[in-house]
Amino acid sequence: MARPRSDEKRAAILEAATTIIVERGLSAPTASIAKLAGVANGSFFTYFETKSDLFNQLYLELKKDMAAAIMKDFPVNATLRDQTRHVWQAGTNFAMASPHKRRAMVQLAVSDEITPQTRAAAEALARGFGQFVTRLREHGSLRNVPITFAGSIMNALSEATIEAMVKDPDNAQKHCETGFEAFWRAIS
Amino acid sequence: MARPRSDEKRAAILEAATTIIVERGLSAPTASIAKLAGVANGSFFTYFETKSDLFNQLYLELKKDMAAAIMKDFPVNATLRDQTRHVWQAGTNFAMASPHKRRAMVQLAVSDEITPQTRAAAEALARGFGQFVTRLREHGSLRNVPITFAGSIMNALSEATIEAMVKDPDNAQKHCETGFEAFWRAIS
Amino acid sequence: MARPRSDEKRAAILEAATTIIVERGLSAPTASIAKLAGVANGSFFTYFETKSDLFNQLYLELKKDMAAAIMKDFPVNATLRDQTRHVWQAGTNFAMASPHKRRAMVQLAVSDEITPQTRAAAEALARGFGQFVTRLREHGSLRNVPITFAGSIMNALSEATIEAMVKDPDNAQKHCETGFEAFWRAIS
Amino acid sequence: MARPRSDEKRAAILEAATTIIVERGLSAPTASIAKLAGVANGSFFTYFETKSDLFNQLYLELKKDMAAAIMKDFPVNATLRDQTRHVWQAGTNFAMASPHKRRAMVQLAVSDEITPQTRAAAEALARGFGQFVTRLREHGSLRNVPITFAGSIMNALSEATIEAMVKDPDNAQKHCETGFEAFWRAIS
DNA sequence: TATGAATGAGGTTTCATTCAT
DNA sequence: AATGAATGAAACCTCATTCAT
Repeated sequence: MARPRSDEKRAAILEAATTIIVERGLSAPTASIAKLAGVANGSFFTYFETKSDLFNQLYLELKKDMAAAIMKDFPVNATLRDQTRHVWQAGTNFAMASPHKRRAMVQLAVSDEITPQTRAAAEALARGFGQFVTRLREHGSLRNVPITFAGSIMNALSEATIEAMVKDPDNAQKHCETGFEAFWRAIS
Repeated sequence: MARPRSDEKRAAILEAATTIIVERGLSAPTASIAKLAGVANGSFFTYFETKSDLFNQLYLELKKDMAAAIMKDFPVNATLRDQTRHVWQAGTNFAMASPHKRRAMVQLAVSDEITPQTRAAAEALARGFGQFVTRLREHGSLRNVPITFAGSIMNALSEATIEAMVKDPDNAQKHCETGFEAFWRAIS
Repeated sequence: MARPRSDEKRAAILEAATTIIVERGLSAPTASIAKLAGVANGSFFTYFETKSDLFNQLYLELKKDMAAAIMKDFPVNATLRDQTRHVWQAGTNFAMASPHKRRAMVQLAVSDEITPQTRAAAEALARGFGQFVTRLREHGSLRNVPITFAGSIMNALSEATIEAMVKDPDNAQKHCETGFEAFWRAIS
Repeated sequence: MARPRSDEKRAAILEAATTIIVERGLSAPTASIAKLAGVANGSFFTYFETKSDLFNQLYLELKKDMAAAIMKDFPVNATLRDQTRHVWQAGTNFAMASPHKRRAMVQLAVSDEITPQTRAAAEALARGFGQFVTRLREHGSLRNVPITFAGSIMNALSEATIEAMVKDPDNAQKHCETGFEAFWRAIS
């Protein structure tokens, strides 16, 4: 019967946090996040129990964002190479389009604020890709290697690729291709 | 602010910092570092002007450590593949032998405490490898790509490899090989 | 700020406050009181202007409760000793039956939340005993002493008595007698 | 070799706390205590781990003060009545001379900040009176009653007495006598 | 009127850095 | 140079109170 909790405000805080994290690090005051989000200092805690809680929720949200971007228009019936190509392209596109989100994700990922539960939930998002992951695993050199290794390699290589794309945006697409080819060879 | 007498204390602080960073993050109090190093609270600032200063010096020191480990017994006259092989093996050996150092390096690398100057100095260490880097650049797919991209790819792949080795130490050597083969294919 | 409709809610808040004060002290949040009373956060302030206001009203209410308990069946025509005896017994009975109320009263009494007006109103309740107080004052050693001193002595001794009764409930009635005899001797 | 911790500062903080507690209650900010003590905000925590810690130490200190005042010139060889008389007089004198200390003690005693350990330590101070307590217990009506009851009665009556003395200082000594006589009769 | 979200002042405690010894 | 007490600026979070619904 009272004013309902506002999804917009929650979103505003999350977005403000993304920006602040990139620009001032995880140790930036909650007050700065609240201010940028346009809410009162204390309202932060109406939407997130603690600062840590915000970090965890934000991390998941960002991961979901990216997963959604990658799943969009996923070519279900294409060859494994083309599917991988799509994932690679969509992933790098996302990172180029939302550089703040990507950098915040990295900051959060290496911090000790993210709980094992949150990390598990983030990994679980990969299940959305269904068969793709399974097929990729059975491909070439990944066959005899733990899944996480495969994931890490892909992640690591695409990180490097994105880094190159960001630093040299004029040749972004070229770097994207090069990166993909390197990755594809790596896992062949 | 005269030159402090004891190099041992400086080293003790650096080592303590490495441990503390891994166990409690970059936001751990300087006092905790001093305590672990066995020096007084205030002595920290006799050896390092600020906390940030310590971080930067430590980062460089760690990078130097690793560079030295890699350069040790470098096969000057071997084939490029064997040289690369040596670098790969020495790098992963170092990481396995000094897990604290590696993790601290990662923490520091992603933080915003490390200045561009420090990062530049760290990259400059690669020059110690002289011709090796040059030859690697001219090899295969790396020919048309910025050096940093090559470095990133190597770094990224070896990170992933080390991660796998650490998580599954029984098959460490196998993961090391697999990682190297993947890398070599990637840059071919 | 019109007269609120529900007396039940007011009573619920007062009762909840009594419990909360005993269990968590005067600094417990108003929200905790509201919650225990089963009303919303903000409704607290429909019934009481401020937290202090609640404390003052509660204090008076508790004093009234106790006064009522003591006046019940007061032996109007008995000897002074028997009347005193009745007051003593009824007072300790009340405290034993409503330990929360007694403890909340103590907490409130020593706090600086209770205004002089409230304290005066509480003292005024004694007037309900009419002649009894007058007669008591003229008795024995109290003759040459300010009334408040007499009241304090009685209060102090009965506090001590109740404390003993609460701590050792098996011998409660015995402690009650002993306390009364001590009191009676004290004022003789 | 560094600046030693200063007993004066500790004492200054304790004294400031006494004043602040009386004037603004236990919920007064630690900053206000530090300010009145003439030390920096943070120095408070060099001398006391937490606010609660201060409260507990202060409580004990005050109790010790009073115990010392009462033990001073205690007539070891006097009659029980004269010894009691001495205790009564010294106690009320102390309260009259240090009203702040007394009021702070009361505030602390009823608060839930004082731990059972501290309360126990405070009670243990009574042991300093050696035989006196034992003899008092064996006297008159206290014989068949728990010690704590005897203590409470004395405490309660002297509280009431002091209250009267404070409110009417011109007749302080008279109230003191009256109170003592009432007490003596009560325990006879 | 009842609700509970919104507000923002304020509190305790931490900690990088300085400074007396 | 070494020590550790002193400093005071923040930081996170709480909570009385207000206000939109």
